[in-house]
Amino acid sequence: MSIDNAVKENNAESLLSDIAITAELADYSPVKGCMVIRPYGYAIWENIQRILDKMIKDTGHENAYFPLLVPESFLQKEAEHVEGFAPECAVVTHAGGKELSERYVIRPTSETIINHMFSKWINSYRKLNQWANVMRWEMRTRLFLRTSEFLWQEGHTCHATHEESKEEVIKMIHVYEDLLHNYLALPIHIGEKTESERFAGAVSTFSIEALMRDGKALQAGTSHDLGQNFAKAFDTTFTDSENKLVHVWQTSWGVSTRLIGAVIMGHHDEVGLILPPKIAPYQVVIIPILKKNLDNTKVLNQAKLFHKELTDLGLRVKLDDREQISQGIKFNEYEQKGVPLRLVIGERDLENGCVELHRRDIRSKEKDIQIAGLIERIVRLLDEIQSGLFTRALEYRKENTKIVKNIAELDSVLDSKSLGFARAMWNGDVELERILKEKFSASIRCMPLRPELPSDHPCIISGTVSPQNREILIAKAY
RNA sequence: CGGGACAUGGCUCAGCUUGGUAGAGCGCUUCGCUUGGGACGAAGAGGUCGCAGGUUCAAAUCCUGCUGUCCCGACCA
Repeated sequence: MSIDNAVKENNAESLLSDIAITAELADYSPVKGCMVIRPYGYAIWENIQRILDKMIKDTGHENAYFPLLVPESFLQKEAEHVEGFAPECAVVTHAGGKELSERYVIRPTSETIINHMFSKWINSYRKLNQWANVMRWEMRTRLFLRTSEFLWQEGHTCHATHEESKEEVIKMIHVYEDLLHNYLALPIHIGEKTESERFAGAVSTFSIEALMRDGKALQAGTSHDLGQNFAKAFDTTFTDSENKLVHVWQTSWGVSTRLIGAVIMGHHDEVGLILPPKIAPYQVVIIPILKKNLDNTKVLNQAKLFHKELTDLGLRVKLDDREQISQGIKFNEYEQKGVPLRLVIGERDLENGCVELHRRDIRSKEKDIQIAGLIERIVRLLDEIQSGLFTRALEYRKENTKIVKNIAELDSVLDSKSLGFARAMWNGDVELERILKEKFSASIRCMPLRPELPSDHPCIISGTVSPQNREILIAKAY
C-alpha cells in the first residue's frame, strides 16, 4: 500500500512499515521479529542517545555495561519477575558444542544481573545506566514499536529510603517528558499504571503515554518503583545510620528504539515521515540545480558555501550534488525521509541573489528568499518547525481527548475512527479493565499525575462520587 | 498461537482459475535529445518464480509441509 493510501485509510499497521521502509529507517532481517536499523534510522537513535545520555549523566547517573547473558536461575529469584518474563525469554542451552550445565537467558531486562552486582558494590555504585540491546520473544512484531530485539537504555538505582527511591522514579519520568516534549515534539501524559499493567516485579510503574496520529496510545517510556523486591531477592543491603543492615530501595527506568516508532506514528503525512529538527539526521538538505554538460561551478560553490556556513553553526546538513539524479527525484526522496528544510539553489537564483526554501512540516515553498540573512532565517525556521510540530501534536491530542461519565459514552469515543483518549474517574474495580479489554479492546493507559477532572466527577463504572476515586486515561494502545 | 491474505529481476506488480520455452512498468547500462517538481527516443543487462518435498512426459501455475511479511484476534513494552 502506498503511504498516501495508508494515511487516507488510516491503515496504521501498513503505514508504519511503509514509512520505515521507504524512508530507509529499517529493513526486515532474516530472523523473525528482528529488524536491521539502517544508517538513516540509526542516526535518529544516535541523536536521541546523545540528548538523553547527557540528561541521565546530568541527573547523577553513570554508564556501565552488563552482559547479554543472564543465568536462568537469577530470573527465578524474584517470583513476579520470572512469571512476567519467562514466556518471552530466549534461552541459551548449548555452547561450545555441548549442552550447558547452567542455562542462560538472553536478557529481557537487567534487574537481576545488576542486582547481583549491586549486592557486591553497594558502597561504591548506586546510580547506574546502561545502553544495551535486549530480547523479548514476541508473538506479533512491528518495526520499531515491537521487535524481538530492541535497543534501549535502562537505569538502575539504589536508595536508602522509599521516599528517596519514589522521588527518583518521578524525577526520571520527568526527564523522559523533557525528551519527548522538547526534542521528539511529542506531548505525553505522565501517569501511574494500574496493577495489571505494572512491570513484573515492581511496586508501582509510571509511564509516559503518547497519542499517535491514528488515535492509538503508545507507552513511550517507563519508570519503576521496585521497592525492596529485588533487593530482598538478591540480598542487596547496606548499613544504615543506625548501624543496621537493611535492604536498599530501588528504581529502574527505560526508553527504547520504540521512540523512533513514536516519531513515525506521531509525525507523518500522506508523503511520509516528518522529523523534528532536533533529532533529524539532516536538518537541512541543500539541492543545487545542476545542468548536465554545463559548467555548474558557480552553483556548486554557493551550495558548498551554504553547507559550510550551516555546518559551522553546528547544524546537520546534507549537500546532495549527485548529477545523474534529477532534482524532482531528490525533492521526493528527502520529503519521504522527513528532512525538515530543503534549500534549493540554481543559476537563476544566483543571478537574483536568492534561494528557494521548502518546509517539510507544512509543505510550504518560498521562492526568492534573499541570501542576505538566510542563515539566521534557517536557524529560526528550524525552531519554528520544532515547536510547530509539538503544537500540532498537542492540538491533535486535545481534539481527540473526551471526558466520559459512563461506559456508554465510551462507545462514541473508542468506536469512532478518531479513537483518542477518554478521561474518566474510576473506583479501582478491575471489572472495568475486563470490560475495556473485551468490549473495546482498550485499556487504562494510566492514572495521570496531573488530574484535570473535578472531584465530583462520577466513577465510570459505579456512577458514584468518592474521594477514593482516581482519574484515568483510557485508550486503545499499541 | 487461532482465522485470512501475500511471497515472481533492484522496486511495484501481472501471469496461476484451465500445467506446455518467465512478462510489464519503474530503476540500471550505453548513445542521442533534454534540464527550476519524478522528461523523451533507441539499444542492452538483469529472475534456480520464498524454501523443501510430492503429482506429472512437463510445475511460477496443482497438492503437502516449512519460513517470512501484512491484516483480524489472543498475548505483550
